[in-house]
Amino acid sequence: MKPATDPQNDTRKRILDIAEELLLTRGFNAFSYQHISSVLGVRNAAIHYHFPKKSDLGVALIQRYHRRLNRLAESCSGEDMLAQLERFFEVASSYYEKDKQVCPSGMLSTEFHTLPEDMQGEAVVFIEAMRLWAVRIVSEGRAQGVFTFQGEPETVGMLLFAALQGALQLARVDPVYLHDIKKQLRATLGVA
Amino acid sequence: MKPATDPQNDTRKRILDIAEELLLTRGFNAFSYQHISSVLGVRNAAIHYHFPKKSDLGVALIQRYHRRLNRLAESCSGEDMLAQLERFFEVASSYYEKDKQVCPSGMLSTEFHTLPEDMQGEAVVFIEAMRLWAVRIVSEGRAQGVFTFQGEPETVGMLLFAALQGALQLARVDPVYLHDIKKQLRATLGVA
DNA sequence: GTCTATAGCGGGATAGAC
DNA sequence: GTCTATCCCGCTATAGAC
Repeated sequence: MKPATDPQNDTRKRILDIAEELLLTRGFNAFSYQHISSVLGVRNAAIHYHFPKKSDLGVALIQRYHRRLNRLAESCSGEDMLAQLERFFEVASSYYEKDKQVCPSGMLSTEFHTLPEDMQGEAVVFIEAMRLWAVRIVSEGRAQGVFTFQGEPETVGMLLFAALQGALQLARVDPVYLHDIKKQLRATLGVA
Repeated sequence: MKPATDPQNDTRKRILDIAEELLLTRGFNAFSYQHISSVLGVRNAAIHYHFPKKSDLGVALIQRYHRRLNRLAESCSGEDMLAQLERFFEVASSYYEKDKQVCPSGMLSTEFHTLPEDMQGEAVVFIEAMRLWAVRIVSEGRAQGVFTFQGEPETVGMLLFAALQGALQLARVDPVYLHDIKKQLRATLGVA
């Protein structure tokens, strides 16, 4: 068990936190080590000590998203399916409320062609995990009779995932998208 | 009436065509005047003659998308609503088939925070026009009894728009998204 | 309308002192 | 683990010849 404050990894964690904010607001190509170091109050080279190449930082960010996703999906697996759907929505909403961020999958897939190869590999498996979470919620929800809809659980899960990703991006232009699409997804799933 | 080949504007048009390809594959921040000039076989400065600032090029691209959208939406306004829905799908599919491009609204909204101000303004009105087209199709389709669904036409139109935008992006990671989400959207609209 | 040449900046990355 | 200093690159943009 590690202590609550770990001096060894404190800087590394703060770099990741700042980089995450920059990734989800500006994108991977549009932020620099200078942005991080100026916020952190250190010099450029200090960031390179923790993450020699920028793609190392990118890979670490995606892996952290992936671990968080696994933890969240597992932690709410005992709740009823309506609550789990709202958890899924809350993930999206929490991004928007923090400086109109988009979701990681939306930024990574949009920038995909310009990402370093090691980041592309991590992005693929992370996005696949997101899809599986959405499909599981929809699938179990229908099996329990909580959701009713036209079509297959697999494709409805993908619709849920893709629509929220699009909604988060379009919310930057008009905030109405996020609320209205969540509402419509509930209607499409036959709840409320 | 202009001649079929207009030497005056030929270079300008070819710049726009190459820039469009680059915008929808790499994004606005990730392509440069060098990319365009090397493909075109001219020098960097020649591009600056036609578009002094990069944001001038970006604004011209968005305005061209907007004009195309207006033309397309008007040209198929006489068709039956099922055909108009397929036209909407075809726009998305044609982007994907050309080097896995995303739709302009998806790229512009994702990069929104980093775009020059004049491009942001053009992006807002273009994206609003896209939304209105989607809502019109869904709205008229239900009025004619062709579509049946839970919820309001306005929010279903937004779902249609946002889901296809997300699907095009996610299709870069797994091509199954585009086909499956089109299929699910048809099911959600109660057709087939 | 396109060229050469260059200014000027910001980016990622490294070497070596402390 | 952070610093200073520096390299090299690619980018936007401009000046002036042709």
